[in-house]
Amino acid sequence: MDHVDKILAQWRRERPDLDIAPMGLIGRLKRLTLCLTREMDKTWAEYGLNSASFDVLATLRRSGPPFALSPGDLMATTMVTSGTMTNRIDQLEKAGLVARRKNPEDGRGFLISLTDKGFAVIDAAVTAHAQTQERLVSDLSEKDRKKLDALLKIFLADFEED
Amino acid sequence: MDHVDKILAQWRRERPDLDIAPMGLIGRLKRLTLCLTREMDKTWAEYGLNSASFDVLATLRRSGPPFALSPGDLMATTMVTSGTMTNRIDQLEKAGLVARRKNPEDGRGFLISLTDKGFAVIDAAVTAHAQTQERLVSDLSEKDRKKLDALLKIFLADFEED
DNA sequence: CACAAATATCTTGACGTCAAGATATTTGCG
DNA sequence: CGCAAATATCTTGACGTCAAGATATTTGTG
Repeated sequence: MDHVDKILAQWRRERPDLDIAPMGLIGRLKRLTLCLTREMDKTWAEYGLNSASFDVLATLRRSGPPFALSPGDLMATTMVTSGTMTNRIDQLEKAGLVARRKNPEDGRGFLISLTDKGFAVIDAAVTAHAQTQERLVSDLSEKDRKKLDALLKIFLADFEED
Repeated sequence: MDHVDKILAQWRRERPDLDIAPMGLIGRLKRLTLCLTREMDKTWAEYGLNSASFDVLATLRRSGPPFALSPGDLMATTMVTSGTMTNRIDQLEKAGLVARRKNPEDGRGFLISLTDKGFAVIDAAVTAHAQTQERLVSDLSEKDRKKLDALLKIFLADFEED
């Protein structure tokens, strides 16, 4: 009888006409994600980052040399709007973690690249982040992790069709 | 090879020293939740609501008669801070969906109750919401839904210890 | 009964996000 | 070649959230 179960019991009593099984599943997904995100936030904060800035720096870092992508590439990967990405890049540029220069091959666009400082920060932060994530899943058995991951992959596939 | 797999492959190439299995699991959780939330937002918008206002109205509705709770109760259920809850209640009060009155039994506190209009709105919205949720999980087999829900419940339990 | 500590809620200021629209550049078609 | 449509990004304004601190009331202790 966890928190979500209590919510479902209330709905069953008040609105027995509703099919609330999907609500339980989605409710747990949402609540779990919130708990995990808040824990990961703490690690990012240790490096002066947050979810948004980590997201951008990590995307640049894992893209490999020359550690540079267009705002459009970053938007597609991170699922945010153009205004959001502009703001994220502005903040990171101010902090000296990325550099923004015109794309020599397309006058409409820009290239965002990691600075040396940005590279150092994200490399340290992602190391700590991976440790935090390992801790967050540590109560789950290896078998359960794999089953859960497989099911999430199936579920997510429904939303990633192009 | 979904979106998350591509991210993991990049990390493996750039940072083979990291154990990134947990990142895959958590990444899929986060991404899936974002997709689901954005779809549910559309249903809420049809009733002039959003995630925040639906959350409060639904909590009051399923609590049963007299459909009234304190801000503190609402905060505990919805996992937001006091400032956030004050703002949510302000908006709902302006819209005429809830009423805020002093708690006759505790001068420090208030009681937030559904108005008739608020009751009508949330009852219609939650019906549509349940249908949307059913649609969102409809591509998943009944068996997979149950397995996924069970695993999420185990996982979530790690974070709900008091 | 007085007063410190706990409690319940609100206020303030900063930040991240989005939708809609603006601007600049490139592409494709006649 | 010239111009409309498509593209890439930025700007603006509004909103939801949080952390930290303020205010008011109640509780517990001596």
